[in-house]
Amino acid sequence: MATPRLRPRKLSEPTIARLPVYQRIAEGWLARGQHRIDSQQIAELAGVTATTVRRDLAGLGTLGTRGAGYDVNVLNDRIGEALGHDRKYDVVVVGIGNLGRALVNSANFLIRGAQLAALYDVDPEVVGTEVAGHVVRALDGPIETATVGVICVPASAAQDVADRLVAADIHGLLNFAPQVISTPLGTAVHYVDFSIELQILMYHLNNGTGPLGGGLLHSLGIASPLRGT
Amino acid sequence: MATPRLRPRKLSEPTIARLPVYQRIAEGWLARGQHRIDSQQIAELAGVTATTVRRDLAGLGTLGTRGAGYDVNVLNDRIGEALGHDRKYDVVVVGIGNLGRALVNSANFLIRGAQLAALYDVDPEVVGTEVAGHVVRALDGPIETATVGVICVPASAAQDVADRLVAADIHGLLNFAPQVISTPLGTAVHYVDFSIELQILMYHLNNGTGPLGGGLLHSLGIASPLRGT
DNA sequence: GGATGTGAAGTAGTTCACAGCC
DNA sequence: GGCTGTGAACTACTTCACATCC
Repeated sequence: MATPRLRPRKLSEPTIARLPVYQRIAEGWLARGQHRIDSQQIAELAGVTATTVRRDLAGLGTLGTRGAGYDVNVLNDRIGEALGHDRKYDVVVVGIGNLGRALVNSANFLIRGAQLAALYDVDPEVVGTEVAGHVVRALDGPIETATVGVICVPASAAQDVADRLVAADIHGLLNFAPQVISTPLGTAVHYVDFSIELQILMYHLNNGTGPLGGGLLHSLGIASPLRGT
Repeated sequence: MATPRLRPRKLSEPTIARLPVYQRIAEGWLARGQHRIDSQQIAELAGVTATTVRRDLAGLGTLGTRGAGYDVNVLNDRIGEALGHDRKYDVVVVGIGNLGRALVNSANFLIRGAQLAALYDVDPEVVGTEVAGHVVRALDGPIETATVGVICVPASAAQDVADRLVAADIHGLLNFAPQVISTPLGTAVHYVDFSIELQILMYHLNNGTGPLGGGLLHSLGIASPLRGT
C-alpha cells in the first residue's frame, strides 16, 4: 500500500488555492530537469513560508522524505490527484467579448482536465463565428451538458445566464461579471472581479499597508514575496 | 464634528474585499431612488451574513442608525472615503492583448478614482495603434509616472515588466500573469489568476463541497448566496 | 419596536518549535 | 546533519447573543 490515504481529507480553502501554485513550480522544475525540491525552495518561489508549504503538502498524505525534500514528480502527481485533475471537466463559456476571447485563447486557462465544450453569445454578429476552434452558438438555444460554466457577460445579464446554466444541470460557475448571483443549494459559484482587486490595491496604496511598512498583500491567499531587492 | 473618526482604523483584508460589493449595492439603490437599507438587505444582496455586514461597516465609524438601518448616501460616501476614492489613481496597463483590451474597454474596471494613464506593449503591430483613447507605447521607452501598474503579459515576461514598473516608481501592481513576481519591500502586489480560480472550482466539484452538501464557496472572501430556489 | 454596534465565544488558519526519520 | 511532519500556541476572522439607542 503505497498510498496511505487515497481520499485525502478535506483541504482548507487557502490550501486549495495554493496547490496550483506549487504544481506550477513543480512543472517548471521538471521542465528544467530538476527532480528534487525542498519546502524552503517552494516557499520562496510561491511567496509563502516554508511551514505553510509543509502543512499544505502534509494534507495530501505523506509525500516528502525527511532529510531530502520532495520528489518533484510525486509532488506534481499528488497535487493533480488532490485537485481532481484525473477527470475531464467540460467548460462552456458564455459571453464571447474581449474577456471571453482572452480566456479561451489563453494557453493557461483550460488546462489540467478542463476542456472547452461550447461557446455562447447573444450578439448575432458573434453567433456563428469561429473562436478557438468552436462555432459560437446562440444563448437562447439548448445548452451543452457540461461541468463548469464561465460567465463573461455584463452584470445585468449575469443572473439570467446563471439560471440558464443551472437549468442545464451545470453545477460549477465561474462568474467574471461584477454581480453577486443567486443559485440553488448545491451549485458552487466562484467570483473573479477585476474592479474589486484594483480597489483593494488602491486601499493599500492609500493607507500605509502598501508603500510604507511591510506591504504584504494577499490575493488567493498568496502572500507576495517582498524580498528586498 | 460629524465625523467621529476621520482616519478609520485598519480594516481587515476580508472586510476590504467586501466593501466594494456593499458600495455597488448602495449605488444600485441610489439609482432606483431608494435611500435606506438595513444590514439584512445588504447581506442578502452581497451573499454574506447580516452580522458580517454590521461588523464591516462598524469599522468605518458610526454610520448607521439604530432602529432604522443605513442611509444609502452616507454608506456610499463613507465606503468611498475608506477605500481612498477621493484620490486619483493613474493606471498604466502593460500588455495590450485580449485581456488588456478587455480591461481598459470595460465600463467596470477603471472606476472610483482609477483613471487610465498609458498603455504599453512590445508587439510592433500593436504599438502606435489607439486603444481606449490612448496610443499604445513601446515598452522599452520611458514609463509614465503612475500609481498602479497592471500586468497582462505572458508569465515569462511578468518579472521583467514588474521590474520596469517598479523602476518607474510604481508601487502598486495588479498581476494577471500566472507567475509569482518578486518586488522590493514597499511594493504591493496583487494577483489575479484565472486558471487557479478554475482549478479551485474543479476541486470543489470533484469533492463533495460543490454539488453535494452546503456548497459554500469563497472567492474574495465573498460567500455565494446559495439560497434554495 | 426594531436594527445597530459590540463584548464574548467559537472557528479557521498560520507560525513556532521540535520530535521523528532518512 | 538535514528536512519533513505535527502538536501546541498564536493570530485572524466569523458568529452568537444582547445591551444600546433611535
